[in-house]
Amino acid sequence: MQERELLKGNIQTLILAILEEEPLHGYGIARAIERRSKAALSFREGSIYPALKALEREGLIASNWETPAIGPARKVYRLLRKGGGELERRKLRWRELVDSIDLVLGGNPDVQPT
Amino acid sequence: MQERELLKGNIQTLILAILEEEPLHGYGIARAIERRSKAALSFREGSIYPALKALEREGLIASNWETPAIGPARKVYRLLRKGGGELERRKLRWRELVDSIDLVLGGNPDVQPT
DNA sequence: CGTAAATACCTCGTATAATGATGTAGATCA
DNA sequence: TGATCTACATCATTATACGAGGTATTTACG
Repeated sequence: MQERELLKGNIQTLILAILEEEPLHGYGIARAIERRSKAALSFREGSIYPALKALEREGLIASNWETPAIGPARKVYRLLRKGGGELERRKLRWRELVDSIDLVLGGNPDVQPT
Repeated sequence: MQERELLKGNIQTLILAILEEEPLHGYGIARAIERRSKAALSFREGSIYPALKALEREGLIASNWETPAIGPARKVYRLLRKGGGELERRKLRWRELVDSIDLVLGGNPDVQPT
């Protein structure tokens, strides 16, 4: 139940990280996240597309339609400079959060409360 | 905005980790998390008390009232055996999630999508 | 040829969970 | 006296991912 809650707040950062590598469309981003995480992470369309819209609204990514000779049309997103900076900040914050949580989970008793 | 979202799903695990050390009351747990995380993490009452109720409902922790000679009454929670096992499982899942996210954030391009 | 599956887009209602606001009350201290 | 800290509690709000539903094209299978 709380399994998926752990991912909250991370999908945008993950998308930015994928787009850092190369421009890609929504469906492809979802596949890329699965592939890179060795299938441990998986986002549905209901999560990916709203997240992409939000990122574009914030000016972190931009998109253009591509109509390949074969296959359906794709909306290809690319990372903007502003998005690159934001990605670095979010990576840093994520790292700090993990460290903080590990401090608590690790458990070192020192001072007494009250 | 998405800052606090990153903590979702973790408060219960953090509480269990605190109680693994020693029985403690809600207010003290909040202080202990702050202290252990070097003030990086901080949960308000509105988060702590509902989380404690949920953990007790699930049979992971138990409580009893203490009325010290000085100061207001406290509801002291202690970790049950079932809670100890659950803590280990959640620590493991957290570790796996962090590793998975790091795989994506780290970024290693190999195969091409589509 | 028909149809299932995969690719590819999109929206909306629902569920979950942390927060902030609000409230009570005793203890301490200036 | 009143501010601050301890200590409990509830509730409406907000944020976010998900599932379900829908459209359309292409490819593969029988």
